[in-house]
Formats: sequence, C-alpha cells, structure tokens
Amino acid sequence: MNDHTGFLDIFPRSELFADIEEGKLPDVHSYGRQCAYEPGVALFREGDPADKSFFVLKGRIKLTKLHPEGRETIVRYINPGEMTAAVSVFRERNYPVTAEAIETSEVIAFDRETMLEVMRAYPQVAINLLGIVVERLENVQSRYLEMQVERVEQRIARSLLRIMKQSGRKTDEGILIDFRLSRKDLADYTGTTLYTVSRILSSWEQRGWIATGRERIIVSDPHSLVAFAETG
Amino acid sequence: MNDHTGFLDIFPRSELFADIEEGKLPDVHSYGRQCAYEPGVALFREGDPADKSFFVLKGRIKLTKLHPEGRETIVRYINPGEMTAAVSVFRERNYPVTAEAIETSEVIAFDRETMLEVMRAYPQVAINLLGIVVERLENVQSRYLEMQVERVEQRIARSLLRIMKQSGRKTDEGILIDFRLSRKDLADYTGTTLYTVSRILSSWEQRGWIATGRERIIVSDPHSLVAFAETG
DNA sequence: TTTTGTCTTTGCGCTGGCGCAAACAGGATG
DNA sequence: CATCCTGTTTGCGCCAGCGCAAAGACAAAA
Repeated sequence: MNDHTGFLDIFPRSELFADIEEGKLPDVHSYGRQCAYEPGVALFREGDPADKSFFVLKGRIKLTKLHPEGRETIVRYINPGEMTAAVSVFRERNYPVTAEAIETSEVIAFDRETMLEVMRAYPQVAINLLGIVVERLENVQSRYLEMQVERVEQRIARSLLRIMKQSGRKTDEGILIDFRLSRKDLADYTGTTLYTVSRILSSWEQRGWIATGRERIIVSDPHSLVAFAETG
Repeated sequence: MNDHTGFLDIFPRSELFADIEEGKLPDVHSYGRQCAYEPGVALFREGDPADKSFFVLKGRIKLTKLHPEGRETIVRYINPGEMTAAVSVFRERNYPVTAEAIETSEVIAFDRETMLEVMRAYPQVAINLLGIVVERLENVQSRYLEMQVERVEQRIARSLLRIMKQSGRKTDEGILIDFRLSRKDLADYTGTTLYTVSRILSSWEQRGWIATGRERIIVSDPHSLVAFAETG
C-alpha cells in the first residue's frame, strides 16, 4: 500500500488533477503505470520519440536541453505533484529535453493513448494541462527576457530565488534549497560559468545573504536578495 | 463579403481549426468578432486582464515583453492563420506580453466564454490549441538555449533565418523579409544592440550573403547563412 | 586513517560586445 | 525643391565576464 506513495494525498493538490472528484481519483490513477527511478537515471532523452507523459509523486526530476557544441542548459526542475512531457500527447513528436531523476523518485507514466483517454473521460484535465503549459511558456519567456537585459549577478539572484520558491525548505538558519545544487548546476540554469557563479556566491556569503556548502545553498537573508534581484 | 478576408480559405489551413469539417467552419467563425487594426495599434498590453484570444486573418502582429528597466524583447511575430493569447482561456490571468499590429491587420477575437464554448463544441480545437502552445514552448526553450551558448553573430544568423522561414517571400534577388524590420527590431529579437546588429549585417552584406535597405533585408545566399549559423 | 575523486575557490589575462557620439542616408512632408 | 524625421553606419574606449590553471576543501571509499 505504502509503495503507492499515497497518490490520494498528492492528486487533489496537483494542478493537473484538481477539480476531479475525490472518488474518481483511483480510477485516474489506474490509467497510469507507477515506476521508480534512481538518481542519475533518465526517464527519457532529448530526441527520443515522445510516447509517455510523467506525473511526479516523489523525488525530483531535472529537465535539460543540449546544444550541439556540448554545453547544456537546465530548463527546469519538476517537483512532486507536477507533470512533464505533455508533448507526448501528440503523435510523431520527439522529447525536446532530457529528463533525469536527481533524487530517488516515483512517477506515474501515462502513455499517449491512456493520456488521451483520461482527457476524454475528464475534459477538465485537458484544460488544466493547457493551463500548465501556458504557465511554463510564460515562465520561459520571462527567463528569456531576463537573459537579454540583466547582468549575470542579477540573473543568478533571480534564479536562486525562483529555485528557492519552488524547492526551498524552511530551517532555522534560513531557507534551504532542498536538493544537491552545485555551482555548475546554477551556471547551467542561468547561462553562465561555474567560475562566475562561485565568485558571486562567495561575495553574497561575505555579505551574509546566504550560507553555502558543497552542493548546498541556504538563503539566510531572502529580503536582501530580492531587493538586489529587482534593482540590480 | 470581401471584408471577411475569406476565412474559408484560411481556417482549413490553420493549425487551430484543422480537422474541423468544412461545413462547420462558418459556425466556428460566427463565435468570434472580426476586427481590424492599423499599424502601431495594440490589440492588448502586457499586464491587462486577459479576456480575449485572437486569430489572425491578415497582416502581422508583434509580441513584445517589457523589462522594468525599459528594454524590451520581441517574443515572436504572429502571421495569418496563427493564433495568440491562449492565456485568455483562464480566469484571473493577465496578458504576459503586448500584442501590436505592425501592418494593417484583420483578426477574429474570441472572448473567454465563446472560446470555451468552441472548445466544448469541437474538442479537437482544445487539443490543437494544446499542440500550438507546446510547440511555442519548445521554440522559446530553443531560443533560450541558443541565447546561453551562442555568440551574438551566430544568434543573429539563426534569428534572421527563423524570421525568413516564417515571413519570407521569394524574389529574384533572394528571399525578402516581408515586413518592416529595423536593426533595432532584430536587436530586440536577439537580445543585443542595434549597433552590433548594424555592424554584423554590414559584414554579411560585404560577403554577399544579404542585401539590406532601410528596415528591409533580403537574404540572397541562405545557404551560406545556414552554414554559418550551424558552425559559428 | 589515508586515499581518491569531485566540487569549489581565486589569481590573472584576454576579448566580445556595449554604448556614446557624430556623421550619413533615405522617405515623407510641405 | 528643401526640410525634417527617423533609421543606419562606424570610430573609439571600456569593462563584465570568460576560461585556464592551480590550489584548497569536503565526502565517500578503502
């Protein structure tokens, strides 16, 4: 029973399955196939034919996109209760990103046909999915704009705050980013280099805004960081 | 009659209304309200409450996003047969961009309720819309990646090619970008400055890859430009 | 405990691209 | 035709941020 990681707790709080009657949730759940991934294992790779969508119950998934020259960008992190690979609903499409578990994760995979079936059975799911994709589009558009007009230090501030909001956990020293996040990760997320990230985090640590460790960041003074992100 | 700009020609070839039976198209059309915009006039502004979606019959719409500091980015151009502001389907949302006609344009406006009604009456429209948004998400993600890893000159090449594909017209001197496109516009689209764009276009003109005029670009050697965009 | 591997820090030199300033050019207007 | 307005070009100086290299620090393994 517990190996189902209580989807009954997560579904009603998720954006995708909100508005579905409690009683119908086991039915929706039964459409999918639950599976687990260890850290470092890919759910799918960029360019693969897209045949499944994934709903995350537990853990954390990293979406990355590769450039032919070798460098990559981190597109976003997927947290429990969120969904990825809506693209699979459409025939003849390929995954535009690679999805990799960065923690031990449990997900539910829906393949195209069952996804369409769920959407037909529960039309509100289709509309919710549209809402999710629209929201992500706006999110990337914002980051694209920031990329164009803001200096590196400001972008890192904003990105750190964004990650903090999505995946932060309150502790008594401040808000802890709740997963392994290296300097290189932050660099790939903001479009800079690990050297620059390191220099900037060091300077913030001296000012007392954050506390850092190996692959670990605690934001101890979010207020100052927000002020900095907004004014430069 | 002709003031309806023949939606019967455009609907069947559009991604949104593909798969709808010919005979039903006048019905779909009747859900919306057709209107015209002169160049420079805004259909909606970033931040306004989003209550209408727009389908373009004729002309061209520019989507821009503003940064508090004053600079802006051109998010994309909307051509005839395309749609924008899917966000309006959702209550309590605001337009994330500003839409402005850059040519005399005719569009059909669907407000939220009628949009939902069309989607209920023709479920395929909802799925098509999801497909359109997914595609744009992938497009922005690609540009975001390019922004991070490519040098300015390469990004301008890629952007010029992208615009050329979407809005180019064959002439005997090469492929003409079919609307007023200034150095500043290209700079706002690629995230650089008009000075840099000017310098780079000049160098390409000397190499014979393009021919330029005031707010006018003709790509005379697309092949070389593609090679450059891909190898840097 | 020592070792090994990975992650992080920091000095240093270099350069792509920014942005001012000023001249130039082409359309539109009267 | 001359004028005005807006867009374009180009010289020049500057600096944010890159990226190498080498040392330091932490975690897990042996």
